[in-house]
Amino acid sequence: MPRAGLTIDVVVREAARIIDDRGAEGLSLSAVAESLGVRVPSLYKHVDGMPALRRGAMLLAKTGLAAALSDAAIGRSRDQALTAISIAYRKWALEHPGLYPLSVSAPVNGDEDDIAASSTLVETVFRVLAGYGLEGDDAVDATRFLRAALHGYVALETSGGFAMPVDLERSFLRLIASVEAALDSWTKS
Amino acid sequence: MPRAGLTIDVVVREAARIIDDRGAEGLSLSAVAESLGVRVPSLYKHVDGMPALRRGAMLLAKTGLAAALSDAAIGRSRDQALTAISIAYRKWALEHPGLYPLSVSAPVNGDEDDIAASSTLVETVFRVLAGYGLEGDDAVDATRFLRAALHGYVALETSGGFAMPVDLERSFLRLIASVEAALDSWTKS
DNA sequence: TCCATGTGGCTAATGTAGTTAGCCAATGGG
DNA sequence: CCCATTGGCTAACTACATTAGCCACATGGA
Repeated sequence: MPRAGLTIDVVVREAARIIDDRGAEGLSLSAVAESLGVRVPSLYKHVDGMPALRRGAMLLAKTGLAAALSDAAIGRSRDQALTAISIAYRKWALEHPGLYPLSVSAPVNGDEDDIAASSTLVETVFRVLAGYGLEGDDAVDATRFLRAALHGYVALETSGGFAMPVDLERSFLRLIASVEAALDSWTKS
Repeated sequence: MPRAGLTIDVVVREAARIIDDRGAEGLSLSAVAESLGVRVPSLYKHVDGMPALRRGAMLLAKTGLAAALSDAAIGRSRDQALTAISIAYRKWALEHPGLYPLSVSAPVNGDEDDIAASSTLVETVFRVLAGYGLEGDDAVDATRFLRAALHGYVALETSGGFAMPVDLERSFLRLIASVEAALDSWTKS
């Protein structure tokens, strides 16, 4: 039996690919094993079963989305930064329709990697809002508003929740504009 | 063997209860059968397996949420109506943390009941926005904005995505206020 | 060069969940 | 009262995750 050259990275990345292809429900050890040309039990030499596979994919989702956002924010501030990260957020989600939902799962208590990845993600959004001069509870409220708008839109869009035949791009740009207007006058509301 | 007096309604309602108790992952035929004091295969006399069970719960979610919203909108218009349905939306979702996610699933092509339930839900939101004098594409964009904000907020809240120890009630009221402000000046944006 | 060792594949077996077939008792309309 | 329908059941099969334990491959030191 020649070696297949698997590593934990290869296995988890294949799992992520399958999730994006067939959705989170479509992930199974059989599917991963078949894709990698290997028998199911062999996977256990690299990952600790199904839960670990899901956790790995979830971490890929959080770090991948966070990287896309911070990349988009480079060299911009206020409305420019907000527009850039919003568009990057939606773009990443559309490119990773299966992985995306994992990126919003609450960090698991005690899982340091998960907590770190989740923090990085929220911090990126939080920092952009710092440019609006928001502090303390105002900043928290605003971050929640922005995250809600972005997550709600892409969650509905990727799950097929927007049925009307009206341009999805345009609706999203108007959403961004509305959020920006709200943030510009945030402390007054 | 005495009869247990099951009907499709009893079975589906039990499934919905389990989903709210243990989450969508916690739903199994075994769990439903045990709760109802019956063996697993007996359920097949009333429901066509697991997919039908999920579908039934999904329909309960869509109709239940829609009923809560239209009830809240009675006798109100514009900002009053919007505040009322927003609060009712969040309230229903918090009371049904397991069922709620099913309410945003895209209607299945060809499933008339599903399409009807989904339409009713969106229509309720859409009608409130009619009070703002929005028509055509403007109304679609605005509906998407409102649905995104509401869904995003409660999805993040119910999944534990808001970690900061800041009042969740207040953040939501500010979100509503921001959405209202945006809708008041929608056609200008 | 060779073999000692650890590692990465494998088969076999077990447990759980969904599903189907087919049996038999309870129910209710003539 | 009888019998057809219905709603429960057991048994058996599938698919999947998991564990135990085997053996070949690859590598590094003698």
